[in-house]
Amino acid sequence: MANIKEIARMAGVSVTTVSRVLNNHPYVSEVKRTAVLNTIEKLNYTRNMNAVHLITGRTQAIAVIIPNINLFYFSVIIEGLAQEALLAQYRLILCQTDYRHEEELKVLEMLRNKEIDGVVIVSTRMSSEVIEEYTAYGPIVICQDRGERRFSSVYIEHYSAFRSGLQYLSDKGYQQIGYCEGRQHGSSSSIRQIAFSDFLAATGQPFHEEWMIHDCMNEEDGGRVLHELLKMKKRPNALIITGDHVAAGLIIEAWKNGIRIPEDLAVIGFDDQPIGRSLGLTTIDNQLPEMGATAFRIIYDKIQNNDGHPVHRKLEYRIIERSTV
Amino acid sequence: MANIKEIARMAGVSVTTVSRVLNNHPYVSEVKRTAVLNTIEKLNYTRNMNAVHLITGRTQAIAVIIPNINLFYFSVIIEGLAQEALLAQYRLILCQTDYRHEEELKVLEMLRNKEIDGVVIVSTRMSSEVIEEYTAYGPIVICQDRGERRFSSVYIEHYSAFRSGLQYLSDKGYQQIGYCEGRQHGSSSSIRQIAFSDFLAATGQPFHEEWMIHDCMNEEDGGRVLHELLKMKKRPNALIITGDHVAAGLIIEAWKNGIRIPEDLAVIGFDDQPIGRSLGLTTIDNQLPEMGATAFRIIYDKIQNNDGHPVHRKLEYRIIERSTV
DNA sequence: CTAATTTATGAAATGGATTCCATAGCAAGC
DNA sequence: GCTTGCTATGGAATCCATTTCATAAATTAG
Repeated sequence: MANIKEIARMAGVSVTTVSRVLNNHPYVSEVKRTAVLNTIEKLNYTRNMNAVHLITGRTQAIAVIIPNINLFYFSVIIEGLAQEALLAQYRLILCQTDYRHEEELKVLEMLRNKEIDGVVIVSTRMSSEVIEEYTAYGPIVICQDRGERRFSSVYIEHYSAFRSGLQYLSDKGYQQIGYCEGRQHGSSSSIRQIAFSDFLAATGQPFHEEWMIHDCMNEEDGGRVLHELLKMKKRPNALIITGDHVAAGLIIEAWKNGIRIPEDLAVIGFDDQPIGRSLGLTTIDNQLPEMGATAFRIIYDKIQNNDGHPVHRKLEYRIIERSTV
Repeated sequence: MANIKEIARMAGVSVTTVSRVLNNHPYVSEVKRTAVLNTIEKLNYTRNMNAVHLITGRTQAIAVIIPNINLFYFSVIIEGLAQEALLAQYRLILCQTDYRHEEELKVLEMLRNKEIDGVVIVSTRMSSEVIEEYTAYGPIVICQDRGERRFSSVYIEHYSAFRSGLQYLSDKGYQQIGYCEGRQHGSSSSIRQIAFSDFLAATGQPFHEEWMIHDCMNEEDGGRVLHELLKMKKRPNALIITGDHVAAGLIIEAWKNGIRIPEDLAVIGFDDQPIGRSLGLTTIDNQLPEMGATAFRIIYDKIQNNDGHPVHRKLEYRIIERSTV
């Protein structure tokens, strides 16, 4: 396959001139420019981008650390991110890590290796210390609400969002509130757990261990939750559920079992997913696509300006009132 | 930042020896190996992968052309693909193209540029001719059922799958069958449209233009479809719907409007999505994760064996009987 | 004890572009 | 007429690791 040297030889110019043409640099006469262009055409030449990456030290690619793509929460973030990346002509390297530490580390190593220009961490179990180590090698943005200021982040305040969901239920008169969450030990889960018990304490309600239900990831889990509720002696009259998919599964199962919503059981979800819209689910919108887009913009900015200072962007949540509360 | 030369100098060996250590090649004495390893540690050295990519001509990365990540159909394929890629230690470059021709082409150009070792095309509007041109530069696999044999593919026979769905409805006694599809001009849509009219012709049923409903992508579209049906003078008593999400939206809206399923309206979906499981939706499973995984395996195989011959893998669909038919 | 392997090591070529630096022609300014 | 500045052009260094080839020492085979 042809290279720049051969083009230069055939067009009767120096490699420098070919490079100038390739990169639209000034100071090339029209005659030589067309000569080069013709030769490129004739030899069906393209740049070997690996050589470009080597010499420039940039790859126009960023990696995304994500446990699993096929979860609405994540795929929406990615979608927003991908859109921005496309606009900026950046490549997106998708690293589905399933929270495995070695895999997550490997991605950060890519930054050190110069394979990528930056990293967006959508969700991880890595400690802040580990991540911080790698900030020396390039920009890193995390989409989690750690109290952390050592590296850049985009986040919604889970504590506050969750609390306002609880407050909303409370204002509507629901006093027995249960909580369904995703991964029990996720970083945002623990924040919400605190928000939950703080709220109970503040409003003088007792804490029922069994009203806090873990590992609800999809519609089927939501259905399972309903049956767990039905088995309880004392049942909550409202549920706050992280993830509209889960809420949807629960609502459907409720319909099947003659449980009226919201009369027998009020439900508020998170994330404003399409299925929730169909069901008239009241939910808290977390602006997920915006989250991905913002994460990319931060990274991009840092790459352009070679700026190492951490940046933090808080996104606003909002309650979308529909008919399940 | 340190490079291999510096390591060599400090460890008192040649660069060749350092490279040998780095790549676990034989014929390095234990003494020198540890000297090199220590120096690497001391200087906090890592390879510049761009140099590796340049000299080896491989990047251990493949690109995926996909219109949109945030569609269940696509994200499930990607998930299967990503899992296999992880196992093989391959990077996945996600290219959300939104069917834009320039973007799709750009990805194929990456293959020519040697930025990637192969391409998986999940869905595209590019012509087979354009794609074929690029097979010269590396392995390409397409996840569509074109009648095309010039480049590799993984596919389910949409014609046959769709027809067996219709047959299933027909066997259950439904004679007025309507059809909801996604993009009207998608490659699989046109195959299904033919299957649909072939089936009507074969069973001597008339073709109702209005029973063929286009552009159904999500739950809300499904809801909209129900209302369209309600407005019709003569209604179908069964629907075949490409995509369980759409079917779900329709079913939910049917419940709200007192339409009994399947008594008033039978529904069969496609893709076996979680929401369908909750609703008891009868559906045709298209083995999407397997599709992604297989696509990767084909590419991987071709990269390893430098094999340019097109390979074709047909995946089997199956009907999952639940309670909406 | 010699011939054939095997082990160990390094010099140099290779992959393919970008960019700094040097040089030269030519026009404008004073 | 002389300096300054702009346009054009190319040589050579640079980015960094892999791999081929050559050579030498140490074993093993016969």
